[in-house]
Amino acid sequence: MKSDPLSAAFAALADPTRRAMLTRLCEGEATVNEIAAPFDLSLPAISKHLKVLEGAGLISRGRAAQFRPCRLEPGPLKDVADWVERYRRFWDESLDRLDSYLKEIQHKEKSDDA
Amino acid sequence: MKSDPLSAAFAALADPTRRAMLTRLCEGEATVNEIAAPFDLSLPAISKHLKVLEGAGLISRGRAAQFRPCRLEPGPLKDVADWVERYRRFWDESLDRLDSYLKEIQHKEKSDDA
DNA sequence: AAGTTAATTAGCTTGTTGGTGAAATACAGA
DNA sequence: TCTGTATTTCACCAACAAGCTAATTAACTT
Repeated sequence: MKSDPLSAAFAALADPTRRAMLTRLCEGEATVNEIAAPFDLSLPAISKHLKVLEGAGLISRGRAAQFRPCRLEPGPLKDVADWVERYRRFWDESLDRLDSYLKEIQHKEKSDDA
Repeated sequence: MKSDPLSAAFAALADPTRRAMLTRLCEGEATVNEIAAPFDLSLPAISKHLKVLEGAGLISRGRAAQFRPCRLEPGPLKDVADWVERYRRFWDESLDRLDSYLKEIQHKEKSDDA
């Protein structure tokens, strides 16, 4: 794992299990067992995934009785969004090009039909 | 490496060298040697990084004489942006409010304990 | 044809990731 | 205090990532 925070965030998000965990945490805090429920994984595996998410700052954990409720921490997600956002113009441009390409194709097809 | 495209994109971005390569490619197409220049890495290492980026669909490569120019392919970046965007509400308008709300809750819970 | 430049592949090492089951820890409740 | 529940830590393993050097392929130049 790279040591810089942005790399850690990307690395943590590069796993569908962990992304699903974050999605679950959108609904609110959850215990480890609640988080584990949808997955066909051992509890230690879940625990490790949570540790990765925690290490990336994507979740934080409280302590309530024997439970260790996790909650979403959006900070690193914002950093990721900010990084990716710098490339927006590239996909906007591509979509524009695709759009005009499709329009051109349609136009040609209409001409062919006629 | 995970097989799903989104995981591949996140994994590819989880490395500062590769992110810097993409940043460089914002300026336009570049050859492998041009891309390699700023880094203190062997050419095979650079080649591997490019292969990861290509595998994630983040770049594509042409062929011109003995050069293999790389160019940015923004599609997966848009997918990443779309995924992250779903979490915007967590940091955007209400980050401060959410934070103080959670702190307040915790405070109440502590008071209840006492 | 021979040499030069661009880039990749091959083979290796090292460290990390993601998983397991078994044991350990922490707390709640009877 | 004993028992059950929640969660983590402890080995351990297989697969993979990232780096290197040396060798190879591909195409231009002389």
